[in-house]
Amino acid sequence: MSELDKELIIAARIKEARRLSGLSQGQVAKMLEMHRPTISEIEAGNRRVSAGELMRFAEIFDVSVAYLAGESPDKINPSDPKLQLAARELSKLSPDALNSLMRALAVFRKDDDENSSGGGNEQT
Amino acid sequence: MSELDKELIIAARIKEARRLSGLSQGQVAKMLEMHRPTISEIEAGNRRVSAGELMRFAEIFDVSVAYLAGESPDKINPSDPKLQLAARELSKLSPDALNSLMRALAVFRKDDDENSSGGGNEQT
DNA sequence: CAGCTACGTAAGATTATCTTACCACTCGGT
DNA sequence: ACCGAGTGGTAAGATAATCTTACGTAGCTG
Repeated sequence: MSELDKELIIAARIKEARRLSGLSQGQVAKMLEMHRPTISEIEAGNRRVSAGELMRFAEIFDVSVAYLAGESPDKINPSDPKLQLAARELSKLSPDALNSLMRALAVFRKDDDENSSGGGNEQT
Repeated sequence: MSELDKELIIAARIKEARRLSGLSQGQVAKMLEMHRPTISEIEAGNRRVSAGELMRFAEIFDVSVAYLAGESPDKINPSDPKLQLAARELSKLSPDALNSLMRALAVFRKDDDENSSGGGNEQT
């Protein structure tokens, strides 16, 4: 895999993680003390991110750098990065909302079991 | 921790990993198709490494990017036991279902989070 | 429609990186 | 001691990337 490919994957992961975090480019830009167009270009793959920037992205999205880097599964953290994002979202819900969600999840899980698709994240 | 600190840590880790791999700067430079002074500057912390470069370093040193980044092993340890329970449920979902749920959660949060830093996007 | 937010993109100013070159240091062999 | 090869640090001009500001579009709301 070429380095350009890696950068493009990272760009896509950043965009995905930002969206799943419910943050706008402008909010991210402010958090990272960057200009909004910079975020736009990064996500478009037109601008590279430094390693330090990658870590900052991982911080504000609360995911591992390995996830943003699209590293192979056997090297990354035990928990699914998407779960990290999910947990972050969950922590913002009220207890009541969380309980409701838990019940809803039970239904989801039942549907899922019948199709039997085992976990993991989709790697490229 | 500032971003400069992160970059310096990464620089030190790269230097350490290279030495432990028994490679010279020249060898690394050749493998990564860089010039030797570039490696020298990177290890000195005078030159930043892009995210893609970081992954290439991790490859040739056979270490994880998390190691080069000095990342702590498990990032997600919610104190709330309810979150742990929820995370267990989430882990049983298919990736698609999880994605759908995440988008739904983002909408939820937007509804009861409307007041926070939503404004002030564009420049002065 | 008017106003707002989000996002993409262009262009000149600014800054970082690249490339070549030169320097000092170390180590074995002669 | 001298030499040659190997390693690593650094300087300087040319080159390339990024930053910063500004403008344009699209969606959504009252």
